[in-house]
Amino acid sequence: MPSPARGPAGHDVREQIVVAATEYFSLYGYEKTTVSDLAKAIGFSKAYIYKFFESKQAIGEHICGNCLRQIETEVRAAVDAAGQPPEKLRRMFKASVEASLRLFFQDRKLYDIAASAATGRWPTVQAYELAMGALLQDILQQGRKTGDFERKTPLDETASAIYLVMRPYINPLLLQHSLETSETAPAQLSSLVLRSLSP
Amino acid sequence: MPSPARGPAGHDVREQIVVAATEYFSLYGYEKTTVSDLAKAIGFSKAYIYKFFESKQAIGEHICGNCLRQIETEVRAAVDAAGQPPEKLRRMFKASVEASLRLFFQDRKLYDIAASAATGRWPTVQAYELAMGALLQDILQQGRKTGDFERKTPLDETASAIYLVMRPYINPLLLQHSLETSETAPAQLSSLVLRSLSP
DNA sequence: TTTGTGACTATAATACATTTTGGTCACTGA
DNA sequence: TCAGTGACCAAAATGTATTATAGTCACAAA
Repeated sequence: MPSPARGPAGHDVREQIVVAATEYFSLYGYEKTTVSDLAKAIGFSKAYIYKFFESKQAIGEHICGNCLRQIETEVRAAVDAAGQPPEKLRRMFKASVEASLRLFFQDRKLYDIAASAATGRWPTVQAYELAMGALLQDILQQGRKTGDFERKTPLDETASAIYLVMRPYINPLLLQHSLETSETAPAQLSSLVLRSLSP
Repeated sequence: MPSPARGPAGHDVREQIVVAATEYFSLYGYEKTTVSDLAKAIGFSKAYIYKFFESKQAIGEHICGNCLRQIETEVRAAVDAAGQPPEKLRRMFKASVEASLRLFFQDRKLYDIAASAATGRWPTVQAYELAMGALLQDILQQGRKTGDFERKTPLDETASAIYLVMRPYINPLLLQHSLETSETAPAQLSSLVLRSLSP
């Protein structure tokens, strides 16, 4: 699940790098921390870092992936906690916006990595978007089974259209342009989407 | 509707400035053209420009406003050409995306002005967004009258929710992040919105 | 008065020399 | 063989001196 293990195994150096990077990136930002900083922090030489990650960006992608996976977990939890599919959909929207917003305001430095990851189309963000899309499709399928949602429109089409609606709030890069409406949008849009799903 | 006339009237110097600026901005971009360039182009001194516009940005806003108003006109025409409200809504979405996309690909330099206008929240963009919002509300109201659209949900709420759906494709700043989906999104989202509006 | 300007300033853009930094590799000690 | 590194390079970042530009104003010609 973590990126393909690389470099000397045995020791937990790779893990140490990730820990140090998380701290430094979150504290000083991605640009401001140098690979040498990370090396010094864990007491190895800079060159050794490259036995574990093929580039600085790879480190960034990794911890960015952690962030996004954490958000994903939170969202999944919120969805699972809800009973009916309509409520699940509401929660999914609300939870993902809240989680991204929290990252944005409380861990701005890390957020910036996610944002630039989205600009650069790092695989991590694609994976995140894919995962959210799959989650959405699950909810829709459940809703169709329970009879909460209409069944005429092809599932794929519904799912991708709804995803397009959510994307500006789910994608880290886009969220920053929707901050003003991020308070009310999830509720409003959820209602709209649910109306469109009514049988 | 043009910005409050300023400076010596009578002659059409103001108009000349606008014409020159449109050409230069479109050709070399906003940053690369200097106020002196514009002055030279119309055969006056740089200082004289400032009798008509209070800043370079004001000139930018003006011609950006022209662009957006032109898009708005196109969209209105497309909407008027359609018969039923549902078709009007489809056309509105389609036309505005097409117009913005054309600006983006065929007049990139001018597009960039609109994009930075959106970042800087120039009044021009706000006006454009307001106009599109009003147009949308018109369509909804018509649709309610004809019985094409449901009437339970408050009009304001429906309008603002739908606007949130369209915004990523209508707002110049956001459009560039949705280029990949800009081909299919209008149709998909229109369908979703129309489903949500069904009585 | 009205139309128009050259000369001036503070700030932003540019250009360039200098230093940092990401990344590689031959090499060492165990 | 394998964990680990110093020395090295090209490219990017940074500091700095210089120029260009947005914007102002007192003033001139009509």
